[in-house]
Amino acid sequence: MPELPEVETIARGLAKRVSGDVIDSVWLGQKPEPLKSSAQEIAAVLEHSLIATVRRMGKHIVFDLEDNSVGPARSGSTPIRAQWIVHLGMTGRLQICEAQSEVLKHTHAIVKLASGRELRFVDPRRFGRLSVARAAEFEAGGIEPLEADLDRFLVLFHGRKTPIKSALLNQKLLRGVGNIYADESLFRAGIRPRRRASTITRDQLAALLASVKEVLREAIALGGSSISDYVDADGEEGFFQLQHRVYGREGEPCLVCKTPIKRIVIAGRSSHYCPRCQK
DNA sequence: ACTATTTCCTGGATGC
DNA sequence: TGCATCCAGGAAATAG
Repeated sequence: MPELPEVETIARGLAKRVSGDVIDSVWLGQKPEPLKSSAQEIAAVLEHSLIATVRRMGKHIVFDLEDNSVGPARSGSTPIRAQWIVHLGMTGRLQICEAQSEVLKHTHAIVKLASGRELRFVDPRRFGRLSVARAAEFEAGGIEPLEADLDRFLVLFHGRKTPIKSALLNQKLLRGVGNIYADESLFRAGIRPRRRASTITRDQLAALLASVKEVLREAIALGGSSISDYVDADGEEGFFQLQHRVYGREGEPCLVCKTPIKRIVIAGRSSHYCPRCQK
């Protein structure tokens, strides 16, 4: 499940491979579900655009596009800028392959590149989303955790009665943290996932911010090496190997105190914690 | 203005 | 072996 570190890794891989390439044409599947913008709008924005850069915003992959349809640099003209935004959801993948490669099941979009390759969006569960933004810069919501300072972090939770776990997952507050990294961060900070956000002390929140950054940085470092080829061909090959300390370890001994890890459900999400280490 | 719950979707795991 | 059921999860929609 791609969260911030996976999306970061994927965006870097894409940037390396497709920056500078030009989109010749776009095919979009008949199922409209994965499209946030209309198919016509997406095609209109993408076709004949040059991919300037690819970057991550929260859990979104953003392709920065420049208008290439007028041909080589007319002097004095400013390139029209737009963005193609991809959210991978749970099972979405962006695949770079040769045009003759077999089209996998659940392929919802095929972008033909001037280099002869294709960029394909494959997503069995269809939680992923494709959209475009013109003129205005795509707005992703909350703050980037890796760029947050303590003051901006504290404000997010001020007066919130919701469990801290839910607040961490709220993309309008903090963008990019998903279920796995929320649990792992809370464990490292010694905070129970059900604690009401507003009841957590400044010191504890400082520890939490440090934990969030630490976990994300570790995962990016590890993920970078293990899924660097994720966007190629069939990709997948088992996500990052960040060793989870609580996530998915229900009933197993806490790595610190040996107490069995508990699993509870918060807002429909399974949440794992050590009842002894986390208060 | 918030917060909690439901919904979308399919493949893989589980159970009888 | 086959079939039904449950579960995973991000974020939008809905309900309270």
